[in-house]
Amino acid sequence: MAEPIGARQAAMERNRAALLSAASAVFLEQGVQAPIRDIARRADVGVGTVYRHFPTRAELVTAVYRHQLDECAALAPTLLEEPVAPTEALARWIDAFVEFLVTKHGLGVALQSEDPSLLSLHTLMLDTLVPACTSLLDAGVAAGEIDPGVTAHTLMRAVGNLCILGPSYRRAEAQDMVARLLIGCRARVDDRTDAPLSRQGAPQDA
Amino acid sequence: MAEPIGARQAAMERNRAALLSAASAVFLEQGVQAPIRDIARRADVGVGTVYRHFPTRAELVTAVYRHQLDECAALAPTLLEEPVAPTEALARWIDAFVEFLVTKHGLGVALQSEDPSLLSLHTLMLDTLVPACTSLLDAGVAAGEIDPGVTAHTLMRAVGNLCILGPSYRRAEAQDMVARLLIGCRARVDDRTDAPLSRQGAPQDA
Amino acid sequence: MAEPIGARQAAMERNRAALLSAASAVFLEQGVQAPIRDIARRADVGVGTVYRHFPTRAELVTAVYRHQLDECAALAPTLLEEPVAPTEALARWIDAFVEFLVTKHGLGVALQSEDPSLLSLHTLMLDTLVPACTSLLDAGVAAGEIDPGVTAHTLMRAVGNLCILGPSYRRAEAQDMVARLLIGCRARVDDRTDAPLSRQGAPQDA
Amino acid sequence: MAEPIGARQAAMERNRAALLSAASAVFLEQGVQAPIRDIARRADVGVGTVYRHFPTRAELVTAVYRHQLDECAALAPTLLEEPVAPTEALARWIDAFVEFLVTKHGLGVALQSEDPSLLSLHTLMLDTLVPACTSLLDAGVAAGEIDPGVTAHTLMRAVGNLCILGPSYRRAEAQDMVARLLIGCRARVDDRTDAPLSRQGAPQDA
DNA sequence: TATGAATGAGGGTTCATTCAT
DNA sequence: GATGAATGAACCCTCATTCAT
Repeated sequence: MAEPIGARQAAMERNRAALLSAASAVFLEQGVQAPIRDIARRADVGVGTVYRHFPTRAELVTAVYRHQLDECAALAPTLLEEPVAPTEALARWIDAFVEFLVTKHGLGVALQSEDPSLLSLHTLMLDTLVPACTSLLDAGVAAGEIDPGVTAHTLMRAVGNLCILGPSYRRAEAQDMVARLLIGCRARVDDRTDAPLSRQGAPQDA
Repeated sequence: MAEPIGARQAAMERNRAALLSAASAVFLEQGVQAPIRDIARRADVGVGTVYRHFPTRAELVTAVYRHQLDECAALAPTLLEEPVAPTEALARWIDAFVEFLVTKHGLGVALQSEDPSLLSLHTLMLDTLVPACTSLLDAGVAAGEIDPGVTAHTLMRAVGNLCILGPSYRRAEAQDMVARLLIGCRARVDDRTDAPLSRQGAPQDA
Repeated sequence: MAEPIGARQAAMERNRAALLSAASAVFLEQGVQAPIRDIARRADVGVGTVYRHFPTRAELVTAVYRHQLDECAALAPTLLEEPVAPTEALARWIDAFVEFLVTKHGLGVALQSEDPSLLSLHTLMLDTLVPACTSLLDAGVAAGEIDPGVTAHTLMRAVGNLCILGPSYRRAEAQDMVARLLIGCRARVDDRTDAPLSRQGAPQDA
Repeated sequence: MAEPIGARQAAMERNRAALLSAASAVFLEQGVQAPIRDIARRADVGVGTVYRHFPTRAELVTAVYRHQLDECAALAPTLLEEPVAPTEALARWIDAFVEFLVTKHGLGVALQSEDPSLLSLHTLMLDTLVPACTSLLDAGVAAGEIDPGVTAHTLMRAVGNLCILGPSYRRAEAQDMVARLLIGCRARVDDRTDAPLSRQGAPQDA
């Protein structure tokens, strides 16, 4: 009698995995607002099963991206141990973050939505990634390469927004803009001197 | 005979203005996808009146923002004539653009949406503002203060994205991020040297 | 002061004529259920003017076809005076009626509809044409060429129905079916003997 | 385990049947263009249920009449095997067809409509009944009792039209007109000689 | 547990009809 | 009279969500 229970649990787990996979694919195609029924159909389960595993859309969205978020977060300590400058480590981490965002069509939208059903995703993302990003920013600040005025939360939100793609704003443009934003994070932001390119980044000269 | 007609036209114009005002308010609260009925109710008219004045949602959205877009575009030549550095002129113009964007909650969303009903807004915005932004960028490039690799379209799209606000990412954060992005537009983007703050912006030294 | 009044009346008459013309064209294209606004636009008047001249759709429909109905009715006495057999006179009159019906796309539909808004058209049509048709039928009956059991009302209704065209049932098919119906009106209808073609129409032989 | 599923299926089947019944009744009262909502209310279900069972109006209309169409079609071979003259067999079959049509108020209208949503019904009806009708016509032609110029399609269309009833054109009138049309199908149609009743059907005498 | 049928609120759109000018 | 803007009822259709089996 133990076996059937185990089998049932296994079946449940399989359903859950199928749902995550299906949701990931559907989100990619239609965005995170895709009809629940489409996800259920893709996973070959009934809609009730979706609701049982993920009572709210937010929980499903959250679950879909949790694994990748964890991986992204785990990248930070690795980078910090490598023999590169803190700015370079930060840049590489942001690269990974951007890669994650632009690959997950619709996630950028999800992040900027005030839809309460997506609030938990928002929270998860920040809870997971902010510490990672903070550790990299702190290293940069300590090395005098990053303006202490930049917070991980704001930076990530900004990068998230910059990764909302469109018809004439694709991955390459987003990557370029993110890179420029990072450059801007090195300097103090109130620096608007009309210095030529050779001096732009040297406000401390004043 | 002229008076009555004038009165009719005036009433219609008032209605149209009320609709634009109502739509603006509703877009602010609910985004540009708000139900047409809500806008009609807010303007205290029947839904048919909305459809009469603005047969499609795109036309309404477009009309709501057209005036402000025109004002924003008109600012560019004014700034170029002032005795400030091109970078400063660009910064001020972007300030105005940001002000416009963060005041119009939902416009950022509208800009990034691929929804065909918003395509005309997209087009209008780019047609109106890209030339203005380009003139400022060109002046900056001519002065050696802006990287020629930055296009007006991409920059505006990025700024538009950065102005999509959220619960913990308000106007101040957006403004800061935009300022840093502009700083990053001064340098060539492949600059990722681990230079200290004093040299960050001087890749040409190499 | 008499002139302006005359002018106004003339203008009204012109409007009325324009409306009839426009309605006729629109009914032909879209059927008698076409939007009132389409008719107003075609006539280049406001919708209010349509309602002033023709308070109900039925009155408009009726007016549109009245003239042609009158012409059709007037044909009957003319035909009766010609030196042809009564059956032939009837056939020619029905020809004219069919011509009228198939030319007025949508009229067949109008005739069969129980829509109360079209009741008056129904009434008009019968009031106008039934006497004409009756006179021809009576002549046929008197000559022993038409079954007395056939009433004008029923026959006209049937012919009207047979003239409701469709994608694969065009004018030629309708004309053929009407011709066969008329043939059937010569005989007593309970004639279902299995007589060969040579005897089919001669039940009185029995 | 089989029982519950069976119960579910049974409930669904009952729902479907209720919908067909409700639709049949509503079509009878309001025609096949009746609001979906009315049908849902009549069946005591939500509109969604209607759409689930019959995604398009055409499918609902089609389903409502399919069974009766099949019965009607199946009658043809039966009649052909009976020891009656082909003309009589045809007449009996047309009787059944007329019975079907006049019982289903609104079906006649449906048949003549060019509304694309009713195209499938049109197609179904012709696909189902034309072969049946053709077999009877062919037998009649072979026996020299039916003019070869009559096609099943045209005849059925004509009979369908003749069965569009109205306030003063009821079932009896329609039946009479159909009977006369059938008589007319025995003769060659170009027969318009002014022959007396005793010779009307014998054009071949000429 | 899983299922998916049923529900019904919600949002889009059309058009007959009224009425102030 | 003529106008046509405004109204709002009425339809269409889509899905999020529930719940009996």
